[in-house]
Parts: sequence; C-alpha cells; structure tokens
Amino acid sequence: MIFTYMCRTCGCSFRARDFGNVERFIEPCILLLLLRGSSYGYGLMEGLEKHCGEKVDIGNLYRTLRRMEADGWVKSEWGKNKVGPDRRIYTITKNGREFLEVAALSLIRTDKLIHRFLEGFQKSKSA
Amino acid sequence: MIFTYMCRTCGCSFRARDFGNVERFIEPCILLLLLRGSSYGYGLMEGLEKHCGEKVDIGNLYRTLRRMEADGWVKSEWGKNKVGPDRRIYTITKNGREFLEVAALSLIRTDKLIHRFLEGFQKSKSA
DNA sequence: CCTTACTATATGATATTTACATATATGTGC
DNA sequence: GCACATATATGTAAATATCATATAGTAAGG
Repeated sequence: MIFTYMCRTCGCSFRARDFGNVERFIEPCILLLLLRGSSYGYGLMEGLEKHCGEKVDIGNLYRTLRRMEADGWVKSEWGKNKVGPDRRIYTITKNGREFLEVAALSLIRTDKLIHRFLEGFQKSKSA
Repeated sequence: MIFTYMCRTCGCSFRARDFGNVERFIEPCILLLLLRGSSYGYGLMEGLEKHCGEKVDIGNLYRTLRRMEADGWVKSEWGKNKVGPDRRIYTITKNGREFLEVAALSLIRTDKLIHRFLEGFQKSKSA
C-alpha cells in the first residue's frame, strides 16, 4: 500500500517518505568510524552506508563534519592527495570520544522506547 | 560530564540536549493508544508519557493531531464535557491502522540500525 | 464577585534538522 | 578538449521541534 501525505504548504499530495529516522544518528556513526582511524568526508560515505545503514546526503555529511568540529568532537587538517583533490582529514578528539559514550547511552534509551512501543503493538495484534 | 554545544546562530554555548530522538515517534504512539479507544488531546498526554516515554509538548501534541487528521490517520468530533471545557475526540481510521503497521516496520528497521551501531560500539570497547 | 487553579484547545514565533540543488576544483582516461 | 570520478562546500527550502502565549469553561476559596 502507498501512503500519501498532504504537503504542509501547498496542500498537494505526496508519497510518505521513510519513517522512524533517528535525529543526527550520523554523528555517533561518524565518531565510531573515526575511532578506527582518521578519515575524510568523501571516504566516510562508504563506511556510513555499510555500517550505519545511512543513505548519506553528501552535502549534509560535510556540513555535519564542520559542525562537529565547531562542537569539538573532531578536529581536521588538510592532507595532500597524490591521485586527486586534497582531502580534509578528520580525527576524533577526547571530547568526541566522551560524546560517543553519551550518545550510545541515549541510543540505548531510544532502543528501549522503541521496544516498549513494539511490545504494545504486538499485544494489540494478539488481543 | 556536561557537554556544551555552540549555538548555530549567535555562537553562544549551551548544554547538550537529549540525543537520539526518533522523528515523529509520537504519531505511532498516539495511534497505538487510540487503538484501545477514542480519546482527546489532553487525555492522551498521560498515556504518551507512560507508555511511549515521551516528554510531551502539549502544543506539539495538538498540532500533530490536527496534522494526522489532515493525513487521514484519525478523525475527530467535538464531545460535550460536563465537568470542564468540551473535548475534541479523536478516533483512529482504517488508514491510520494501516499506517501504524507501516510505522512499526520502520521502527523495527530503526531498531536494527541502532543495534548494529551499539554492537560496533561495544566491539570498539573490548578491542 | 474576584482570584486562582486545573482542564482543554489552539496558534505565533523561532530554532533545529534534513533534503535537494548547485558551485568549484583536481586528476585520469580517451 | 571532454567526460567522469573524486573532493569539499554552500544556497535554499522543507520538515520538525521547542518555547511562549492566547482563549475559554468549571470549580473552589475568600
């Protein structure tokens, strides 16, 4: 079945998009990847899609990395690239590692909420 | 430890807020509650806080209910209230029940992503 | 009657996050 | 020179969340 929504501004109808996205889930995913070794925006994409199941918007990824640097979770420096354009190499910071711990705790809490919902949902089916 | 963020507009520092919220999680939670019986905005609050672990913003709740009605997941009508202001009573629709099924599937997918992340995170700790 | 409080719905304004499009530049293969 | 993959970045708009405020019915206390 196809679900349609009403456009909030013009009233037109459009198909339902993905539901259940976790806000800024990409940030802890990035930090987890950087824990294994420093990397750069474009190079992180494959890892994000594989290990975090993200359909990554590359523009959003770059902006997120710059924001994370402003927040102090990562730091960056330009690295020379022989076979293509230079890369901005990101490295996780001590603050970033600590934030990763906190984010993991929050995600455990989120996981519990989802489980509680799914349990209630299953019960409603069996009743 | 207290995490601080930079304000995106003025550059000031502020404490990190909750992380890991699921987008529009309140919608399937509302539908699950309405499955048990019709209810109204103010009355749904307690159930939402108890069963869905939501810290409910009442303004957001009312706006969400109106949006869900526009989307066709619920329908409403005014009900007389002897002991206070009248209530707008919401009832789940057939479309709403079907959307609840789809939302549950999406939440299962979200749950898997979180698990994959947490597994990777645990591995990084034991290594 | 007046004030306070709880119930009940609703909206204004703003902040935050995400999505889609586009700009710019380097190096490779043809 | 041209198309293509790599690489970073920003402009704009849409969607969502947050915080504050407006309005009104009823009940209790003074």
